[in-house]
Amino acid sequence: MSGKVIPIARRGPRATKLRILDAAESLFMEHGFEATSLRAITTDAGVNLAAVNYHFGSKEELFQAVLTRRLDPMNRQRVALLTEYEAVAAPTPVDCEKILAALFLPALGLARDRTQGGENFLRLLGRAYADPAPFIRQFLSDQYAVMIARFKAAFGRALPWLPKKELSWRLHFIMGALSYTLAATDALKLIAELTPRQLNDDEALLRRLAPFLLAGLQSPLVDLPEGARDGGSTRLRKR
Amino acid sequence: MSGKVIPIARRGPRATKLRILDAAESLFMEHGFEATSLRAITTDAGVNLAAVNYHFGSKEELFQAVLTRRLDPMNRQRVALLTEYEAVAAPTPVDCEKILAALFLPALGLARDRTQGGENFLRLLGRAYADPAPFIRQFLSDQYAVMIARFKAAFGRALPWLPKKELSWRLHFIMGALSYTLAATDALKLIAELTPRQLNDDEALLRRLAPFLLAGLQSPLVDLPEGARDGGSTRLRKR
DNA sequence: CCAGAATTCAAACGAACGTTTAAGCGAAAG
DNA sequence: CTTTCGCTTAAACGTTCGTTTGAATTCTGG
Repeated sequence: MSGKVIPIARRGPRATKLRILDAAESLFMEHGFEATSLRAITTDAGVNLAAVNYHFGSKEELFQAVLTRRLDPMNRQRVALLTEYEAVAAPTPVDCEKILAALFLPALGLARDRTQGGENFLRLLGRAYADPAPFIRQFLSDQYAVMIARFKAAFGRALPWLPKKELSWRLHFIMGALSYTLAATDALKLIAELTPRQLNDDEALLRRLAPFLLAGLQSPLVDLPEGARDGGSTRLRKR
Repeated sequence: MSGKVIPIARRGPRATKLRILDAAESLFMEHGFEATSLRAITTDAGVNLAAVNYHFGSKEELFQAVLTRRLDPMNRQRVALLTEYEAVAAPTPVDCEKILAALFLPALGLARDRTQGGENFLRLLGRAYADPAPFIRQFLSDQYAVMIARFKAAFGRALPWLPKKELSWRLHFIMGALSYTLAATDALKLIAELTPRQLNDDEALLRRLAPFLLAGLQSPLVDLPEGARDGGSTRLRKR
């Protein structure tokens, strides 16, 4: 919490914390949280096994530190970018395309920043979305709450004719397609018949994704044929 | 593969295999593959620990059996439904809405079939998509290959103006939003400000999702401003 | 009814896990 | 030089994991 510059070198003997974070990020991304052992992390980082518990307290806290390191700046950047767009457009509301850009560009920047090793991080993040561990879910909720609320308000102004509940659904689908796409695994590369090279190009990926989601977001509201009430007991099934 | 009816009772003393499958499905869905122990499964099923290895061989084979039991019939039903729609519409190609219905209705039926306990299965499936374990990825590829190829061909006929590569992307996004939505965790319920009750209603969920994806699927092709070639080396980042 | 196959059972195996401990180390402060 | 403190290290802790074993039990066909 002090304002002093912490003299941690990247290759000096004091780089233990950073080495652990980098190795953990890479291994968590590759195998997931449960399937990654502290011994694999510390071996990969070239540090002692006990260093993780000394510097981070526990495996769970290490995982949260790995996420926080990149996620916190990224979400901060998203909000800042949205604020900037709003200032430029004022008093007119920002349109959906710009809002989506504010959502995607920081993620894209993270994906391209090879100097920070952030290339793998988005996959780890996408995977964390689907992890059932309570501490992960709680952590993501806390991290995202402010940013999502901010963007939902912006979308609400850009799409005033859309009911709030419908907007919640569509935002949910957007976050889904985004995180799933970023977490893309080998299995589904095969399904889509896309080469690994193409799917690893995060820039091209996000540029394809944005128009797709934009169309869904702006699609007209359809009146559901039946069971539109929340507890709809009607049947849709065949036979 | 034989046509004989297998005389396995659900509550008799011979129900061991079924009890294991049901308990495993529920626990795998709740905690994931790695975080679910065989002891938890056998305790929950009320059978001996060794029964899993006796009947299924290993934990991995049990997981595959859990998936196969529901996934195989569902994908078969999807293809059958698409074939039926094509026969009705012939020689006109089936439109996108019908194709999406053939993709979604069997999943919806599985979600509503409480008698089979299939209500939880879709969440397990959505989670399996994001699992990094090689045996899971390979298994899903094998299971989905035929069905996806069939549907991609149908979409190609419905959207003849869309380049094949772009269609592959959009199919990828659709599978992403679908699986993510089905795997919805508590963390993101909070984000979307949707009550658990609403997100647990798979029917309402899929009925909201379909129009959203339909709009994205049918959206006009935008010419990417730069880097549209597959190996695009252009820069998009700010600063 | 009885031989033989199929299934269940309690018990144990070795390995791997996250975490803790206490001694050892090097540099900065007194 | 001595003390102190941040950090590293090797070793061990207790627990849990998936799997295996061999005897007991139940089912099945002649």
